[in-house]
Amino acid sequence: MEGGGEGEPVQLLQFVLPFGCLMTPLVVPGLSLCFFPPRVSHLSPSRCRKADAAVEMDEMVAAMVLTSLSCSPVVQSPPAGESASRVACDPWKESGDVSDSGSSTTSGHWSGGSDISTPSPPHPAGSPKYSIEALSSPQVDDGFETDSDPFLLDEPAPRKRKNSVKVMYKCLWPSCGKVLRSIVGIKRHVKTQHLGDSADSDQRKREEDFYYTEVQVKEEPAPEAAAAASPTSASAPIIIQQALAKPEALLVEQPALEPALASSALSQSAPSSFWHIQADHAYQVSWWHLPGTGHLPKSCRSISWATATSTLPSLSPVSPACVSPWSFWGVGLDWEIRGACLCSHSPLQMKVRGEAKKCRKVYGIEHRDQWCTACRWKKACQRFLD
DNA sequence: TGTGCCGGGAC
DNA sequence: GTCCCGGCACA
Repeated sequence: MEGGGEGEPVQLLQFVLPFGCLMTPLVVPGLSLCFFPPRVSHLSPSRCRKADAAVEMDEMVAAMVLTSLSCSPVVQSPPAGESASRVACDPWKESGDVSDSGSSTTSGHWSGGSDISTPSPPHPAGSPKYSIEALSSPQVDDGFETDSDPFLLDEPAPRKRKNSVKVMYKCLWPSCGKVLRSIVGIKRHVKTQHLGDSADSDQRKREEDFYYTEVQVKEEPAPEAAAAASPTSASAPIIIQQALAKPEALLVEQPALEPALASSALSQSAPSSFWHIQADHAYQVSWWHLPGTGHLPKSCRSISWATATSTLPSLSPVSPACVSPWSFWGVGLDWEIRGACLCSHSPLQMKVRGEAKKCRKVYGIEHRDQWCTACRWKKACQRFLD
C-alpha cells in the first residue's frame, strides 16, 4: 500500500487485465486493495471499450465510496450510501442481487457485502470468482451472475456494433483456428473436438475458455456466412483484428502444451496485469514470450500469486519477467507479489533466500542422503543454485 | 519456527 | 581435504 496516511485520498489505479479489460482497484490507505470487479462480462474488447467509457463513472463511484468510506476498515455496516461502499469494498461477493441504485449507470456489475477488511475472495483458490471461468462461463453457478450476462449467456448482440464489426470466436487449438460466431459454439467445438467430452468436466470447462479467443471481424457487406462457414478459407472476407498480441507465437507455442500439461500449468499462473497486453486471452501468451523471461533465476519465476492478503508493494514497474500470465487460473484476482520478484534485477537481492528449492526442501530431512554434499554439510546448496 | 548457509572446529 | 555442527539471518 502506498501513501498510507490517514485521511489520504483514495488512489484509483487501473489495471489492464490480461484479457484486455480494465480493472479498477481501490487503494485505500490503511486498507488492502479493494478491486472493482472487472467491468467486463466476457473477454470482449468492444465491451472493454464500453467499460472504458465507464471509467469516469467509476471514479465518481470511487468518490462516493470515499465519502461513504469515511468509515474505518472495520466499521462496515453502512447504513446509507451503502451500495457505494459495498461496491468498493467487497466486489468479491458478487451475488448479483443488487445493481446498486446509487451509483450507477455503469455496468453495475457488483454489489456486495460489507467485509472491507477482508478483500480476499471468500472462495478458495480453486474456485475464484474472478477467474476467467467466472468471467466467461455462464453455466457456472457460483453466484457470479450479475447483469453482465446477457453477454455471457450468449454472443454479443451484433446490432450494437457499428461498422459491421462482428465478434467471433476463434479456436486457438494448434492448427485448428476455427472461427465460430458464438461462445457456445466455440466452447462446444473446443470441448468436443479438442478436449474430448469426457469426465473432469470442471477442468474442461476452464480449458474451453482457454482455447478460444475473441476476434473482431469486420464484415464486408458481402456474404457474411462465408466467414463463419469457412473460417480457414483464405478467401473469406475476414479482417481479423486479432486481439492477441502474438497469435502466431501462441499457435506455435501452444502445441507444446498437452492439454493435461496445460491445465496444470494454468493453475499456477498469474495475471500480467502490468503489461497492457491487449488481448482477450492475453494470459494465454506463454510467459516465456515476455521480455527477458528466458533467463531468470528460479527465484523470480516462482513468484507467487497465491491467495493473498497482501497488497501490491509497488504497483508500478514489476518486471514482466516476474509475472506469469498463467496466474489467473485458480487464484482469482487476489494476488500477492513477493518482493523477491524484484530481485532479478538487483544483484544485491539475488541472494534473497527461500525462493529456490533446496535439497532439504526437495528431498526432505528423511532423505538426507539424497541431498547434495553441501547441503548435508550445511553449506550453500550446490544442486539447486539460485 | 523452519530453513539456508557461514564460520569454524574435529578428524 | 572431508565432515560436522553451532549459530545467525531471514522468511
